[in-house]
Amino acid sequence: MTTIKNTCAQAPCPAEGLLKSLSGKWKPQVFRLAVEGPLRFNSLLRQLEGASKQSLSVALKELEEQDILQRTVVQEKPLHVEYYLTEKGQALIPVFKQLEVLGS
Amino acid sequence: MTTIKNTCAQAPCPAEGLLKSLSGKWKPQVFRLAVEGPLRFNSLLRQLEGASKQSLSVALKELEEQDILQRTVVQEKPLHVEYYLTEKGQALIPVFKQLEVLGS
DNA sequence: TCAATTAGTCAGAAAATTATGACCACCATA
DNA sequence: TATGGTGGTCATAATTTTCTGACTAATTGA
Repeated sequence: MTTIKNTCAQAPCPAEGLLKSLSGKWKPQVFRLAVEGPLRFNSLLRQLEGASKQSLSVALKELEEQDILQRTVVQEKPLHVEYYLTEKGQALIPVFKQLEVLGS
Repeated sequence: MTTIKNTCAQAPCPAEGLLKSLSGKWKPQVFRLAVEGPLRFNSLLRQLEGASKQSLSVALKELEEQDILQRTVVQEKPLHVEYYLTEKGQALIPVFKQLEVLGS
C-alpha cells in the first residue's frame, strides 16, 4: 500500500469558535474595554469612533450569546444597562493579552 | 462644562489583526495542521473535507501574507510545494493551544 | 502518448457581514 | 410641553467573504 486513504473527517478545530467570537467587527475593542470595567452602550458608542449603533449592538449581542459578556439592567436611579465580562470572558483575558503582545 | 468631548481616537486594538488573521475560513484548521508539520496543497484539500481549492488557496495566501506560513518550493524528485510555520507562526502556537483549551 | 498528480488561477454567483439612516419608547429636566 | 439622554430596533444598501465550476501548466508514470 503506497497510498492510505484518509477517511477521517478532520477533527473540528476547537479554537475556531472562540476565534470567530472575538474577531467580529468591534469585538476586540469591546472586549478590551470590558476588561477595564463595565460597559455602557452610549458610552461605548462615543469611545469607539466610527462604530454605529447597529454594529455595536450586533457585537454586544453576539458577545452576550457567546457567554463572554453579561448584560444587566441596573435598577438604580438613572435606570441603565451594563455589560460586563462573564467568567468565561474573564478566562479569556490572559489569552487576549498574549494576542495583544504578539500582535503589536 | 458638564460634557467633556472625547477627542481621543481609541487606541487601535493590537490583538485585532492577529485575530482576523487566524479566524478566516479554514485558517484555524490549517494552522492546527501546520503545527504538526509541513503542509501540501492537495493533501490539505483531502484532509479538510468541504474545503474548495479556492478557499484553501485564499487561506494559505493570507496566512503567508501575514507571515504566519512560509511557502517553499521543494526542489526534489517530485517537485512540490510545502507550507510551514514561520517564527511568528510558531510564536502563536501557545496562544492557539490556549484557545483550543478554552474553546472546547 | 495518455492519464494522473502536482498546485494552482479566474470569473461569476451566492451568502454573510457591515454600514446607513430612520424610527421607538422610556425617563428626567427645564 | 419640548429637549436631551438612556438603549436600542428595523429595513435597506453596500461591501466582503465564500462557493462553484471551468480552466491552466508543468511533471511523472504507464
